[in-house]
Formats: sequence, C-alpha cells, structure tokens
Amino acid sequence: MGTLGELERSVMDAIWVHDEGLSAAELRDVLAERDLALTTVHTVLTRLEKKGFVTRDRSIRPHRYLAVSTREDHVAELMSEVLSQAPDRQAVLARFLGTVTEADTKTLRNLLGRNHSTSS
Amino acid sequence: MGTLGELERSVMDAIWVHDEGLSAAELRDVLAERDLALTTVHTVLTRLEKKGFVTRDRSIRPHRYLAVSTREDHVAELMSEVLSQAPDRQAVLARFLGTVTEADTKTLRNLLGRNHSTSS
DNA sequence: CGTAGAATTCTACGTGAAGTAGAAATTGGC
DNA sequence: GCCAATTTCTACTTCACGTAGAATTCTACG
Repeated sequence: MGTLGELERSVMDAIWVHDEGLSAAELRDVLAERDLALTTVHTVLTRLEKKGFVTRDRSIRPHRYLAVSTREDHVAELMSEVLSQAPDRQAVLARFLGTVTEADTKTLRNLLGRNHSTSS
Repeated sequence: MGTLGELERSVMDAIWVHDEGLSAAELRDVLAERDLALTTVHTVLTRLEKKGFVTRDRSIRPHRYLAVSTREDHVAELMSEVLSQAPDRQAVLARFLGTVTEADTKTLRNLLGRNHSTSS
C-alpha cells in the first residue's frame, strides 16, 4: 500500500522535521538542491495527501501541509508490516535482534523490562 | 534496492518453502492458480537472480532455483533497513513494541533475557 | 467590483520496474 | 546429427513516480 518514491520520501522527511507544517513554496525552498518547479511540489503533495501521509490546512491561503503521523510511528508501522510478511514471527524476531546494534537491544530490554501488563 | 513485485514475492514464497529448490516448471505448477507461461516464470527467476534473491544450480539440466537466504533472514534484514529510516531509533522501537502482539513481546523478552553478552 | 498576481488544480509526458509471454537459441540424449 | 526439452532474448503493456506547463481559481487592493 503506502510505498514512497524517492522524491516523496524527501518531501516527507522535510515535513517530518517541521511539526508546524509548511507551504508548498517553503517545501520547494527546503528541497532547493533539487531545483524543483513549484507545481512539481504540488503534485507530490497531492499524491502524498491521497496516500494518507499528509493533510493540508485549506483554511489558510498558502495551504500548509502537515504529516498525518510522526516519522517514528510511520517507521514502526512499516516494521510491523514487514514482520507480518513471514509466518514464523519468532524466528524473524530472533534474526532481527541479531542484525541490530547493542544500543538497540539495550533499548528494547529497557522498554520490555518496564511493562509486563497488557496495554490498551 | 531489493524490492519485490507481487509475482516476484509469490515466487519467493514458493521457493522459501522448498528448501531443496525447484525447477521453473515445478514453480509454474506450484503457482498454478496464476496460470503462467513457463517463460514468464523464467523471466521472473532471472530477475530474482539478478536481484540476488535466488541462485540457480546450472549443473543439472532443468536448473534448480534456490533461495539465497531464508525468508526469516530476509524479513529481519528488511526490518533493520526500515528501522534505519528514522534517526531516532529508540522512539521507533518504543512505537514498534506498541504495535506488536503480546506473543511478540514475550518472544523478545525471552530472547533478550537469555543473552546479555556482546555477540560477534 | 474588477482585475492582476499568487496559489491551486488539471493534464500530460518520460522513464523505469514489473507482469507477461512469444521467438530464437542452446543443449543433451538417442 | 537431430529432435524435444530447456533456456535466453526480446518485447509489449501497465503502472507508479518525477517532472512540469497550462488552465483555473482566489483574494487583496485599488
């Protein structure tokens, strides 16, 4: 479903670091290296909106574009999706821990240590 | 880099459950629902080989195609790749644990509990 | 109000990946 | 050497995405 192209990802990255949201023109400036036409930015934003990655505030004139979810939530969701691609989740998780850094396992240990209850 | 299309994924799934490897013709039979031409299967296999997902044994006549890595390794690697897409890994891992099942967290706790040492 | 300039939407083209497969070439056993 | 099986080459189609011009819609200002 929600797969991002190269430019789309760049745009999302820019939006993700600007919690207040930005206009298409501001986006174009942030992505100045690409030297994009403003309409190009608009097209990409429209597609990202359709894909559910951004919303726009249409009440103000230069529409402001905002991320629907944080990058962290997005990436975490992607990880879950990927995990579900294999039937043997345990095996995948074992391999996953093997590919990850020490810092990551430490983080996980901390997070897992601190809550044994069923959330939500 | 290594992205798979719908048919490509189906082929990989078939190959992954047949550790001994299979021939193009066998693949076509396994994917009978799709009613593919044999050449189509060949094309896909060639592309998967180029992408590094399968190897073929060219020493025997109907070449046999084998997965380069297990599905679990593949998926685990994908998860790591995805995780790296966000700068704040800790935040992602926290969210990730939130989206995952109880069984998964239990699995992780087990895996993490049993080895605190730095593995190669 | 009418209108110019800004902003948004519409339409479209180029490219590359992936699904699909026929035609051509190769190969191995008889 | 020849034929049938197998593999490789080539190609068409579709679709997503990058890209952007043209057309339309706003809105502030005179």
